[in-house]
Parts: sequence; C-alpha cells; structure tokens
Amino acid sequence: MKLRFAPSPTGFLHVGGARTAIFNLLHARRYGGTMLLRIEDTDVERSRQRHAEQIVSSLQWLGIGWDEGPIYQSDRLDRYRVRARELVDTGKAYRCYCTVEELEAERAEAERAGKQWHYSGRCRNLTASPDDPHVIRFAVPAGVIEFHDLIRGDVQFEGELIDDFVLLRSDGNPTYHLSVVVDDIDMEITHVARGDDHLSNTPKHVVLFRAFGAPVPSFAHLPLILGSDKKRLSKRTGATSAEEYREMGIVPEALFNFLTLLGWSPGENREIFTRDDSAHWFDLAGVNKAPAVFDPEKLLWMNGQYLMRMSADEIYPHLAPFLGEPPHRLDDVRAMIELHKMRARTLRELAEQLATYFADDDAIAYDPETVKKHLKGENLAPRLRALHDALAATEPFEITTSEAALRRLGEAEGVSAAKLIHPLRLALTGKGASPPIFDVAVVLGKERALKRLRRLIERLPELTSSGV
RNA sequence: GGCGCAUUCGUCUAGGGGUCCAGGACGCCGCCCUCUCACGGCGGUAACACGGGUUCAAAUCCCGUAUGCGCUACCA
Repeated sequence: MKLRFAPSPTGFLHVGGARTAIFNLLHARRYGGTMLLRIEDTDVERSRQRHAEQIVSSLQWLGIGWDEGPIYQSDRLDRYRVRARELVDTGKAYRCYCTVEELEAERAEAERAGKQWHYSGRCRNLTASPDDPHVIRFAVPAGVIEFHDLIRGDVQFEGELIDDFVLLRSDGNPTYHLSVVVDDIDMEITHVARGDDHLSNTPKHVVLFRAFGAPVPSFAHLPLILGSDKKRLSKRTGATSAEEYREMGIVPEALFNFLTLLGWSPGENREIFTRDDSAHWFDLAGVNKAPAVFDPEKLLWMNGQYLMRMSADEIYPHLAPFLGEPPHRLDDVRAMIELHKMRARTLRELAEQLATYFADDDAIAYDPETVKKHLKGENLAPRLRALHDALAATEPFEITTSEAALRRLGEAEGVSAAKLIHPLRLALTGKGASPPIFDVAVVLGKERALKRLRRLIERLPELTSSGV
C-alpha cells in the first residue's frame, strides 16, 4: 500500500492541504504502507520554489512525515512527453491545432448565446504536421465511467459529457491530468486521497489509467473544509495557512489533532489524542461525506488543552520565539510557564502573560479598574506597609510562608486576607487577575516583590486621590 | 445552465431499522471550588432540511423537493 500527498507549490500550505496530508499519512501508517511527497509544479506560471520549500517546512513543523520524496514533477517532464506520445501512437490521444485564441472566441460566443460550450473534438481525425504548434488531447471514450470511492461509494460519470482534455500543452509541458496519472502509475500509488474538488477530475484520470493499461488505484475524496460562511475556507473568513497558525502560537500537535477531527472521529467520544493514537484508529473509509466548517474557537480551546498538558520543558522550544529579546533561558522561565500554561490558549498569550515578570519593577502599569476596586478602605497605606514588613521578615520566602505571614497580619488587623491579597496582586502584576499571588511573589523573588510593593505604596496618594 | 456531491444542536461530531422524546465536544448561561484569573466539577441551552413511501417500527432504507457546495481552463 502506498499513498501520497501531492501539493502544487502555488502558495503556503493550506489547512485543507494539511488535513489531506494528515489523512494520507494516517492511512499509510495504519496499514503499514508508505507515504510519498510529490511536488506538482508543472504550472511554471504559478509554481515557485520558495513555496515548495515553505510547504515542506510546514509539513515538518506539523510532524507530517513521508517515506519517499519530495519528488518534483518538473524533474520528470521528459517522462510525461514520452507517455503522451505513446497515447498518440496508439490512437488514444491526438494532436490538436486549435489555438487558445480560437477556443477562447468560441467560448465567448457560446456564452453570449447563453449556451454551454464544449470542445468540439474537431482535431480528432486531423492529420497535420507534428511540427506545427499543437497540444495533445486525450480522446475521451463514450460511455459510463464508473469508479469506487472509499468515502462516497460508487460514483459514475457520462463519458460523453467530458471534453477531450489537454494532456500536453503547446509548450510541451504536461497538464495536471497527465502528470498525476503518469506519476501515480510509475510510483505505484495504490490509494489516492485528495480534496473533494477533484471528484469531477477523477473520471478523466480513470480513463487515463485504463488507456495506459495500468490498474486504477482506490480513490477517497475528502470533504472540503469550509469557512464560517460555509464556503471553501478563504482569507476572508480567517487564517488559511498552517504558517499563520504557527505565528498565532498554536502548537503543531494541537493543529494536527484538530485537523484530524475535521471530517473524522475515532468514536467513543475521544477528542484529544496523539498522532500515534490516531494512526492506530484511522481509516479513510471512516471519513465523513459532508464538508466541515473550520471553528477557530475550538482550535483555541484544543491548543489550551495541549499547553496545559505539556511540561514547561516541552513548551519552551515552541514558546522561545514568542518571548522576544533578550533571549530567556529555560531555567529562568520554567516556573513561569508552569504557573501560566493553563491560563493561556496560545503561545502568544502565554508570552504576553510572562511579560509581567520581565517588566521593569519601576514601570508597572496599574489597571484603572482594579485600582478603583481594590485600593480603598481605611488605613490602607499603613496596612500595606505592615504587609511589606511582614513579607520582608519572612524567611525562607516561600509560597506557604509568605501566605502564612499575610494571613497572620490580616487576623491581627481584623481584616480579611482578601483585603491584603488584592492590593498585593495589583502591586506585583498591575492587574486584577493573575495566578495565585504567593506563587507569583515567589517566582518574582523576594527582592523584586518587595520593590514592587513599595512602589505601589509610594504611589498610593496619587492613585486614590482624584479617582481618575 | 450542465454534471457531480452533500444535508444530525450555532459549530465539530456519535449514531448504519427498535436500546434515541438522539450521546459527546466547542461556544453560551447558571452553580460549585476559590485570594482574582484560569483549570476542574455539576447543571442548563440547542439538532435528525422538507414531503412522500417501505416497515409492526426510520435519524437510520427508497424516491422526490429544497438548500448548499464543488467542477465545468493549454490551474491544480
């Protein structure tokens, strides 16, 4: 068994393409088959080497591996020409001398007349010099073309309704139809899983396989991934490339898991699972028929689940690029990550939360809402000074000891611990919400925590006076 | 227009004739936990597109309708 992912390098790796690659990989892994990566760059106008590299890099990032390739179709142009000529020699394809301009004019006229245009097939029985400019068209046989699809079941098309399509362009380059079939034969592909948008191309490929006398592979047409507008996912409705999600701070394992669940389910209410798990359960025949809407909210949730379950050491390599300059060492951020990983849905959010710890102690910005809410009451200044001294006297400075010190003070003063905790949080983080404040204090370190508390106390008059 | 494919909560889905007045997840809304936030726990909201058949029985099978999407290139 052999499967392949065959993107054309005309842009970044689309999430739909990523899912196609995943499904191919999973099916191959499930049945001990091999996976091939093939770059379909026969369209010289639109293909770019940098896109091919970008796609390869996105696949690697996502953890989508392959056993063979990447093979570039542009390296095999001669092979396609040879195969096309074979079909001409056996009368299964023919030279067509119609120019693009002529056909374009015909098409325009048909449209004006409100009619459906079809290629007439008029060059089928023509004999002209092979030296004149021409394309090679396949002579599509009449009759029903039937094939089996692992996902849809039996599908059939009427051969009469399919135009004689071009195999070789006038510049000698193959079209997709030729190169894909020639390659799938040469590379002994047994299962072709690709987007649903190819379903109506498949009868063309089936007749080509037959014309070459090659076995027809099994097909699986994957339902499309839709945007919230229920149309094919496009930039209008959200991020479309794997790269964008990477930049957003999605970890590859989460995106892989999420994409796997779009159009497929392992059953038994399982949602979070590893690549190995899914490779164990997956089967193309179990893929849904209906298209699926990409829900970014659920991706975010799932990414949060992954962050939560990963260790700080696992998160760090992914997080580092988001932390900015100067670089932070793992040992310096491990405790912070541990404290915040269940509070962030993306690496970006996580990095933003950690910024508090890297901030200058004299530059904490106090959230006005929180100031209004928690900096009030009688004797606030003296009480906070007492808190400062109590914490200063705490040795060793740990979560339990600092909390005990604060609670003792609260009792002595006859106020609830909350009356001290909220201002302390504001002092240490500038915000109204944070991880448990004694954890924050310990991560910050005694010196810096006290410094931040002193700064708040100093600025108390201006913060509380005008109410501004 | 032609051809093709599809249709279960807003979204992802389970389900393949009786166990389904339809299960799980995201989101949303309550409550609990609690120093806040998050996590977690508990509960709630919400769906078989429509119409005909077949059958003792249909979300599940058949037909039609509607709607949506895809393709209809010397793009893939």
